[in-house]
Amino acid sequence: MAKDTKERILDEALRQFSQKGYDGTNIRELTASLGLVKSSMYKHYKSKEEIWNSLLDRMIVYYNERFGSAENLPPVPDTLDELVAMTMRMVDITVHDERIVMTRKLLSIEQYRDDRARQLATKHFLTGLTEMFTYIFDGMMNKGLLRNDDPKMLAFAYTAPVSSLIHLCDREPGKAAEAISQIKAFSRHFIKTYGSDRNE
Amino acid sequence: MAKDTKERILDEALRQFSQKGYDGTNIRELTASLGLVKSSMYKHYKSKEEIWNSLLDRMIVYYNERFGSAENLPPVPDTLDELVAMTMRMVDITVHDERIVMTRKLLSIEQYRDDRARQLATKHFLTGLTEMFTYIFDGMMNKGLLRNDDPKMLAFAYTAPVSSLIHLCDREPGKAAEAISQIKAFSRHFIKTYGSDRNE
DNA sequence: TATTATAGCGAACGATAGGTCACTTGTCAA
DNA sequence: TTGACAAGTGACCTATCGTTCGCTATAATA
Repeated sequence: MAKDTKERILDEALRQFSQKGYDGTNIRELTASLGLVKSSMYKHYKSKEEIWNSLLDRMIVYYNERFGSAENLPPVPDTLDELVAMTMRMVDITVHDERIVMTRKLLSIEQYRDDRARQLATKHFLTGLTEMFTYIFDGMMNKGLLRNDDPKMLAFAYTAPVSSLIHLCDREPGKAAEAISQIKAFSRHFIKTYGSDRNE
Repeated sequence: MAKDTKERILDEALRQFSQKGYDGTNIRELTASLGLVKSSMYKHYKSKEEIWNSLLDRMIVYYNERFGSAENLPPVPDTLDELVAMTMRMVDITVHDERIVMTRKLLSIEQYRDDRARQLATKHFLTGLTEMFTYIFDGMMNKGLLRNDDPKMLAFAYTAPVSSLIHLCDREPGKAAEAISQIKAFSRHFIKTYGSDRNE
């Protein structure tokens, strides 16, 4: 039971931190959302800051489990259309998985206050995706699906616009549907531009 | 003199809000940085929240003065190299102008807490740049510099990666030089990809 | 010169924050 | 059955927050 509450505190902290920021969140409200009084929290964490650090620890573990190992890399698509489809599957997950959305919001909010948040933000928002698609595009070039080019540059040119629209979804959920269809349009435009000639 | 202090309070508020967020900033420190005691602030603003709102007001005015009117649009480049050069000039300004940097940081931090900050964030980070380069690319297509394509799509494909590297500069100033050279590499890659054939 | 508004000051206010502590309850092992 | 420990409670502490108020000094106005 103890561990359960400890995890639930982290879950609720992620929720409230991602809405109101670390400074804007107070322990009384946080614990009240879990049906506890604030002093109970100190049975599990010795301070508010320890919640924050544990939350970052968990985020790092979660990220590494999900994207850290080479085995978790997605399969290299066999067609250009499959690249679009795979992209849209990934976007759907990342935009609708509440925990992932809250994580992005939290990193946006706290990236200038906490050094580990800063590093995680760069990984989540930029380098992580670029590395993944560098691998994918390299594979697709070897398969003759994409014209020969710098796979890293292409990965960056592909993921950065997608990422910026994902941020838009986070910021303005009402525009999510439109943003997602923009991502699809962009992805199709991308394969039209960079797709190998023999596939046209 | 009154108006001077009133402006200086906004300047310092921008500085501290952009580092520590609205909730993380307290009036005592803010006014102390100006050589005042906290109670003096209330001669100029009736509350902390009024500082926040006035700051947003000023940001909106500033943005509209700078990017709002069609007259302020940059001239359409006459060569592809000139597009790269113009981009780098704009990047240099936006990355090194302290006020602009602080404004971006502030919007990143507060975009999920305040509705006007949310709207401004979308404008600053996405739609503003896209609109500007839609105009530029449309002009360049008419001049035969860029191959015929959807100028809006190209503008998005161009500005989003640049924008993501500008965010990187904000987040990790130590990597700014590298990020800026990446922008240049990306810009060159872009004109190689989309430049009209007759210019190669 | 007399008056008045302005800008700054220092003391104090109530509210709320994070955190501590003695105490109770329930569970499980010895 | 008993003892120990984990988990939760409520009262309380101190610090700090935003804010108010009465006072003073200055400078412009009448």
